[in-house]
Amino acid sequence: MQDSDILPYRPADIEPGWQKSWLDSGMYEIDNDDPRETRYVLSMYPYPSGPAHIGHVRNYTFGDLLVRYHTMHGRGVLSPIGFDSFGLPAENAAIKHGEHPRPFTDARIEELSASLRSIGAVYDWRRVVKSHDPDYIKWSQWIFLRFYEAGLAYRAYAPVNWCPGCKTVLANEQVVDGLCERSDDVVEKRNLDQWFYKITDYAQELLDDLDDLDWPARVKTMQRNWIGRSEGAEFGLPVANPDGTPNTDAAPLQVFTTRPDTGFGMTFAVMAPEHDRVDEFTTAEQQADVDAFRVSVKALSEIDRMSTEGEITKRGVFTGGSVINPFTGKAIPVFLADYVLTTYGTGAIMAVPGQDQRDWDFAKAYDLDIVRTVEPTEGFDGEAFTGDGPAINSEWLNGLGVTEAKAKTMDWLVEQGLGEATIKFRLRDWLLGRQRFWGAPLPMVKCEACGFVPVPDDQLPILLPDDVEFRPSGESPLTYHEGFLNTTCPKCGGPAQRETDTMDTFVDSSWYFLRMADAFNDEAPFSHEALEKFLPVDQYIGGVEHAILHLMYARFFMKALADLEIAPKTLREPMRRLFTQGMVRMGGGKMSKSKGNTVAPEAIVAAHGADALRLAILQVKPPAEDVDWEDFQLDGCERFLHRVWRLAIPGTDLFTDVRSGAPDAADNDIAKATHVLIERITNEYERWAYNNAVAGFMEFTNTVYKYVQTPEGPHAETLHFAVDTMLKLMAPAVPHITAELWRHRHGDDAPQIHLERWPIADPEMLIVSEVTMIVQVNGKVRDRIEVPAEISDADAEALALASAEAQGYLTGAPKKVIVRAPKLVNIVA
RNA sequence: GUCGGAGUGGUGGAAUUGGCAGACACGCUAGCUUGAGGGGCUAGUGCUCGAAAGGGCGUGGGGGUUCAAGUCCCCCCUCCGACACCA
Repeated sequence: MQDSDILPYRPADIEPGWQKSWLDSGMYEIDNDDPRETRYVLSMYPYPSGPAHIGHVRNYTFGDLLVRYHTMHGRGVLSPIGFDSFGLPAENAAIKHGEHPRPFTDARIEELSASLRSIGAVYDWRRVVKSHDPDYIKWSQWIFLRFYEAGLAYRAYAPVNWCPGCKTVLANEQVVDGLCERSDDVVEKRNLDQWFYKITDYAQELLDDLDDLDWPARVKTMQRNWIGRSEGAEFGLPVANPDGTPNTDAAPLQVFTTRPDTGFGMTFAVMAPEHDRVDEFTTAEQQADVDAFRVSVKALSEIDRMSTEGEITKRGVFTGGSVINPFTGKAIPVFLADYVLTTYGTGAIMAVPGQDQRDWDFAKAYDLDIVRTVEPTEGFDGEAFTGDGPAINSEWLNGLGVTEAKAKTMDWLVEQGLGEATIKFRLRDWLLGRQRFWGAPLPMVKCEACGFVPVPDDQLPILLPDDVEFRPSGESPLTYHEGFLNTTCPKCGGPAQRETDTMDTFVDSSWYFLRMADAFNDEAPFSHEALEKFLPVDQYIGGVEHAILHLMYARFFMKALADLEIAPKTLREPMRRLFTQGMVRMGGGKMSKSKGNTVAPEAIVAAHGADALRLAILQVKPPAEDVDWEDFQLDGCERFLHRVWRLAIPGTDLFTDVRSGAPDAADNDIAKATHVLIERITNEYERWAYNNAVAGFMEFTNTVYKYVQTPEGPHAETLHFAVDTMLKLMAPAVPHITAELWRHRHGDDAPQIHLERWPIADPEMLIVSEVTMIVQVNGKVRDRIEVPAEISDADAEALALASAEAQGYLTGAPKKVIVRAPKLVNIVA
């Protein structure tokens, strides 16, 4: 191809200009009364940790491609961006430098915004939501107060992570391998008074509604497991006197089981060490042992628990007390064991060693009876048998399978007045208070006389003070800031103190996408109209690390807001479709700032251009998979863009050495290939097969290169249609080079390529008249024959049998011929 | 341990419905661009036997269903991820 002095492709010369024009023209801004059909495309708003790293870039490239793709379809795309700007790293930096987190955070947001713009990502920047914005804080607090009024926010005691060094509660994420992330102190469990959101009210709905979401199956599975619904029976074990007779004065010990059918095999009962009735069962002679055990469990740090990974040592102690197995009428001993948790079920279990491995291990360790109640399958050589089989040693259940036995037992428990069928969830209420500074203050006031009193709406927002001093200890400055702390009770007017807990940052991320739909509203967090127009999010994009917490909390918020009629009543799910992209690894490990193995996009953009980086991201792997930075093919992608440039830039021989007049057969093939490309790329984009789309561009480019080098030369209209169409199809992926080439090809006055309509393939041009038919003998390919696409089965068979190639492998008459015209004929010899 | 996902050339990957395995790219090899080049163009490139023509083998391993299996079924191995004593 000619190398005359055409305008060279220099990304650095063209990219900043286009980025500025997209920003200045407001072409990706959308108003709430926009008449177009809408799409809401959202990438999870990032934590602003400074300039973007390559993982961000991957995420935002996918989102940007979709925004541009839908825009070219004539849709009004809501493409907002925001920043999850509260949280620990900024606070830690503040403690370290003795500086307020706000300027630090604002600077990081500026850096991140600049990197997003430098890769050509387009947003409606007017709608930016920042968690630490006073306006956003106000509405987060306002929503908390509505939840509080509705009983969805409450205060209760809960075991929490306590760092003795920092004298503060830690979020689970702040506990790393049992140590405080900041001070490396061993974290303890403490029971403290805490704020909760009552997400468990929605456990069943959160589970049920998963069915209708267009989300990755694994995310749905993870959420189902996290919610952890189990059906079973809750019933009472009568307390036994020392002589084994029932003590009718004491309330029965409540237990929960999913296997009520195994009741006859219950040979002991186990309570959690923290169970509040432990003392009642403990006899004088066992008191010392029980106390010692409880102390040891309490002292059991996260570290000790981790160290038992793999083989679990069963630790427990006998209380001296006993209960009656209501099935057999016999007294059985009551133990404490650390494998029974207060936080699940009733905090006490009936132990059936024959049918539960943990109970089996415990029974072996403490030399307790084991009674099988389900006949193990033939040849079973394990210990506890958890499978199905006929009941044994179970009187009136004998012979029944597990399902029938469960049902019969359930009826019996109800009849006897012992208990009932129940459903338990693993899901816990959401502990939302954090003893940290850099978060939205909980809008509550503590009054000696009135208790906790909500801050009235007209006093919102409660903002963080500016004049704070960060002590190296890590305690929240709110706890010793007199100006913030002291206030008057909104109810009685007496002296009172503000709540110093701030909200978990997951509260901020639970509704930011709603605010983005109505970011300018100063009457309410959002209007029903705005949500009805834009919500649910049509495509949400983010990392799978948020599969459980963020996405569960956001779903809970949506349902609660709808029930409180803050949001439209029928809007019960926030994200219609979810895509979880894989992460970018480096040196086989996760890329993270703390490891120092991040790749800054700035250097890549400077060296290869934003388009080459975007193309490399799309090309390297299917978006859902993890990718190693080492596998990126930046050079190859950049080379390809140069190739496209040379093909499309005016001034080459291609613009002069072209044929006019009627197209010939070869030209028609190119025209057809162009229509096939439209069909292919549209399909690849729709199904997130961006790597295949890039392959499609490359194949087509190769085809066109061959075409222009034929002796006849290219046909003017055919060539220009092919190139223009490919540029349009590539525009969402590589927006700068396509915009620039379009401008050169169509002039400065023509609308830019991103305002062009998405091409539609002509069905006539997609019709294939001739195909290659495969002729197989015994499943092996022996010949290929060009045949008309509409060939009949009989003709295909005749052609295949006549094939000399195939005949060479046939000794006699074929046993069987399978015909799949026009693609394949298989002759079975 | 439980639940998910994955294993295809030297490398990243493709194969949407059971129907040509390896598209596209990286890398490598050769030729051309009368020279150099981290440039451009063209051709070749799964393994193996063979001088060639041509043959055989081939999608982690083993078995099965089928005219036909990367794709479906059973067993096993390895890697990755999530939850991890949830009664």
